Amino acid sequence: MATITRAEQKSETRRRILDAAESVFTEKGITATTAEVATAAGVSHGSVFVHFPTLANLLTALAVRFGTRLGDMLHTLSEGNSVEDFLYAHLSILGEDEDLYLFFLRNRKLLPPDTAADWLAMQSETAFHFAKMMQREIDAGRVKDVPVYFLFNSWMGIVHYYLENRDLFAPEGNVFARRKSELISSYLHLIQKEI
Amino acid sequence: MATITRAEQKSETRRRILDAAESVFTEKGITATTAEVATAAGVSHGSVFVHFPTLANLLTALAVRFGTRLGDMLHTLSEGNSVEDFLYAHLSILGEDEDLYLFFLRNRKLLPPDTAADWLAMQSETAFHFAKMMQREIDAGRVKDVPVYFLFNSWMGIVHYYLENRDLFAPEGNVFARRKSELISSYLHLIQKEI
Amino acid sequence: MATITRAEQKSETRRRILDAAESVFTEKGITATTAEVATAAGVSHGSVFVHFPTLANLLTALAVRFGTRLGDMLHTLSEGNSVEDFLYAHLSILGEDEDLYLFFLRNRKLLPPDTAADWLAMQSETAFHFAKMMQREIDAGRVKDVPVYFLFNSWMGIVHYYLENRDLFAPEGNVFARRKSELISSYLHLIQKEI
Amino acid sequence: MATITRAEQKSETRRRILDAAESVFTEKGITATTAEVATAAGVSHGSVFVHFPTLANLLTALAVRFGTRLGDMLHTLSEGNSVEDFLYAHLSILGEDEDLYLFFLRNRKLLPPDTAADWLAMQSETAFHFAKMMQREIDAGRVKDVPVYFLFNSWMGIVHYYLENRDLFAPEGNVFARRKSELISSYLHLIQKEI
DNA sequence: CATGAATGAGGCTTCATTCAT
DNA sequence: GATGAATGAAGCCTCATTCAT
Repeated sequence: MATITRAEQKSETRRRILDAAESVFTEKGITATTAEVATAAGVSHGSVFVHFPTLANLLTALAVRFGTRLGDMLHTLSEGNSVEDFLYAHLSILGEDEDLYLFFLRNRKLLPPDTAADWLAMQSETAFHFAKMMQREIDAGRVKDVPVYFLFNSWMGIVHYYLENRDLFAPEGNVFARRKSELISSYLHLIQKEI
Repeated sequence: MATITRAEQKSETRRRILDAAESVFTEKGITATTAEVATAAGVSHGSVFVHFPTLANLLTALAVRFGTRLGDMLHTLSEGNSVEDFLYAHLSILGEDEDLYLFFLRNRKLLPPDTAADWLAMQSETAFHFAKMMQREIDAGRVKDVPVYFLFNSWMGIVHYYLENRDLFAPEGNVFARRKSELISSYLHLIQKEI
Repeated sequence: MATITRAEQKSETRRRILDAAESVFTEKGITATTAEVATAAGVSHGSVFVHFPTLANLLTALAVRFGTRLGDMLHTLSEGNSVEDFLYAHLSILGEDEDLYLFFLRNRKLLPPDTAADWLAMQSETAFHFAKMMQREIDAGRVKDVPVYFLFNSWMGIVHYYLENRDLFAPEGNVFARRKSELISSYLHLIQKEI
Repeated sequence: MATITRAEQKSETRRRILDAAESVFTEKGITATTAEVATAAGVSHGSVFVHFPTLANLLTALAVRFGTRLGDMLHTLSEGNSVEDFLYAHLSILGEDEDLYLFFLRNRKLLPPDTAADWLAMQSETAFHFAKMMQREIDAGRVKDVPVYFLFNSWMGIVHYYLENRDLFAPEGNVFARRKSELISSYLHLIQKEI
């Protein structure tokens, strides 16, 4: 019947700790403690270290899990879409985990180098699709002939800027939900060729 | 006449501490300790707290001083210049204190709210000149008719993006020195109307 | 007939744990952990506590088993032999388990009092044979007329001294193998009467 | 007047911590904690780390201080004396700090290598005087012609053996006070030539 | 005002031990 | 009996802050 194996139990606990870490670090920032994570997860302090031998290890695991989740979602971004659809989809994805995304944006320097590399690799795929799509638009004469990598960097820069300053742009906390269309249409206006 | 008044003595010490804090926090990041600041300043650990009752207070003072310095420099930015000159001057200014600017960019959340407000106010002036200049360009039909605040946000976003990822764009550490012209010309290309 | 009874199974596991404990404690010293013992034994961490409710209990069991093994070997020491043969045999026996012997020599204070008593009792038998043999030599005028218990204590002291300082006397780790003859002949020279 | 400078104050505290460490480690053995030391010293837990950044560091400092103290005393041992006087003086010295000596005897493996080397160096001087004195006795035909280093090792071995087993030889805790003469006379009897 | 020794709350981590499966 | 995830007490160490000199 609904028997739960020990292995399931274990990964369930691991998941709870990661979930707790996610919400605690998201809320309190990098100064959150392992004890707070334990409490939020409803497990003993020691349990945290059974699953993650080190705070750095926990953060890394969190980054990896989030990176995978985000990567999977970003995977669905295809160069086939229109620019608008692409950007819209991109922001929708980031918007799903806005808080966590911001956390890692701010604390990326704390991650071990190899995790940072994973992070980058993930970013790269988005960049790849973005570039392909944009190149097509440029070739079609719909977008200005600016290096595509610069188009990508601009987009990311703008997106991050709005995120970092979300308290200005969306005091209630969810920038993208609020500013998505505006952000996209302004950006489009910027990059598109005039007729 | 070479007498040094007590008040001078005091403000001299205060300055040394701030200078030390600047270099220490810049080098070691937010994990630097007050003891390290004291050592770097060549004063006792206690002296730090004579002048700045609290770490937060020290950081705030540092932010304020830096903000003022930056503000003064930014003050010279005038809407009278060409866009290119303006942007060039802007990056030159930021480039002077690239490390410290990045430090506050990354750790702004640690500052007390009112300092954050100062920070913003300072930013505003730049924004004001930027907007005025850009509006002129728009009116003259040289720049696209995008809301000027979005032009400003884009510019800042791009600039910050290059800063945050300086290890990618300029491994040796000084992004603006290396990428200034490229960044500006690409940005210009983006915002300018085609002829 | 190859059936293994539950009792056999149990004692087999117990033996494996003790074996593992022996090698782990011998190698890593008293700071070795129960988890390491479990791993070395190829059993679960919990199993260790099924057989030995307490770390102290495990150490005691180890001491008892080693004591018995050593005792059995020492048992073969007979007062019938020549002094030289006796001492040679003694060192050969200790040399068999030099590492473990040293471990208990160093950590005897951690053992519960009653185990220490066992330890002593075991020692006693050697002392008994030693004394008997030595008395015979004294009576025969071949050995100095020193209290036999002092002769025993001297011998043990010297032996332990070489063991404790084996890194000086035999950097490769096996003192007795290297210094046995020298140690014995010097000691003999010391206690024997001149002709 | 009786003004106490800050430097004096500091070294006074350092001394109190070392004194406390001495008594605490002596009493409770190596399992004593830094917190216990702090309490015994009447200072805060943090203070211990102001003076000794690390537990290992504290133990080392303790070893060094004790080594110096012991070394200074052993320094007074001169090869000019009679064997009996020499050994008597030696045991008197060890007897002064019997507990601490035993602590380091048992836990020497915990000391960093260079401290262990100091320890050895100190021992060496005693060995030197011992050897010189003994050689004279051998040359004079009063002591058996055994290698002097073996005579030294025997003596140390015996002394340490009595120390390690002091609960057997002197249940009240002070072996040397109780057994000094007996130990010396037996040892002398052992090494001396019969007439 | 400057000093720097002292404080103590709080963080991360370890590990013997327990207990439900 | 065997398992191994979970526990939680306890240890070492850090560091902003205080205060007597």
